[in-house]
Amino acid sequence: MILRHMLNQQTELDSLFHALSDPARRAMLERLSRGPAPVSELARPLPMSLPSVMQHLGVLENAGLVRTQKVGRVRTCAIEPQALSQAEKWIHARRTEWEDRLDRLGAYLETLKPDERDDT
Amino acid sequence: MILRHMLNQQTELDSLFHALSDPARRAMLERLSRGPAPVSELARPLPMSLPSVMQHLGVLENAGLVRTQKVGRVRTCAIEPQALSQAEKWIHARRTEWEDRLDRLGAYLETLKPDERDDT
DNA sequence: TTGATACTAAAGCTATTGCCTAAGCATTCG
DNA sequence: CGAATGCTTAGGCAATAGCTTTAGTATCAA
Repeated sequence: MILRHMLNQQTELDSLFHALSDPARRAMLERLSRGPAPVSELARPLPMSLPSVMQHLGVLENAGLVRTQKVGRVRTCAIEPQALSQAEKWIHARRTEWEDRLDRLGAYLETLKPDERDDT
Repeated sequence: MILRHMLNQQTELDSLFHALSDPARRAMLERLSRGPAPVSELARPLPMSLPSVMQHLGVLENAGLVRTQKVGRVRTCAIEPQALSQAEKWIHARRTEWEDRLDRLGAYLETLKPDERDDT
């Protein structure tokens, strides 16, 4: 089935957009876009337990949005901007497809003579 | 609490990214970015029942990504590109924040004399 | 008016998500 | 060594997501 093709390629976008759909995870990314941080610093402003923060971190890592590394007892997290641009590309493609279509439609309407138009 | 502020403003992004996180919904948007379509045409390529498609459509409408209008017995759907650009903005902001930071860091390291550097 | 078309509404079922607490490592500090 | 720090594991629990089937309602076509 044709859908199989789509679904396979899109698993990556699934996890990307899913990761971005939670305010706690976006807050973590916002913090990390200003520089790397240990887990406990990501957790500090969030109104939830540390295990919950770890789960969110797991979702971000799984989506490829964050890379982490443990040194001693501290796990340091850093954003992975390439993953973000995947999502950006998809969104941008949809927007421009739509806008190009409108442009073509407008240009086409321009070519019509007034009595051929359908814009009553 | 500071988080309240963030969470209130971000409910919009929540529903936006959540809507984008499903392959069926993205397929619907891809179709709609090439022009408006009735529900049944959105449903045709999808491997699920019509009620399921309607639910996905509800999610897209709720996120402001799609506007629909019923005429006779046909409901016509159209994409709403403004909603998409909200999401695009957030992602772009994170990417540029991170890249600007790296630029500043690089510039700072340039100003250091060789024996002050920490790049062993 | 009868039948087909295009949705819509209702209810239910399973899996996933997002949270929690409690307990368990390792490291580092005193 | 013993205690504090920073994460990690395990388990459980309520809410939501995504799907289904069944049974409508409203148009439109013949």
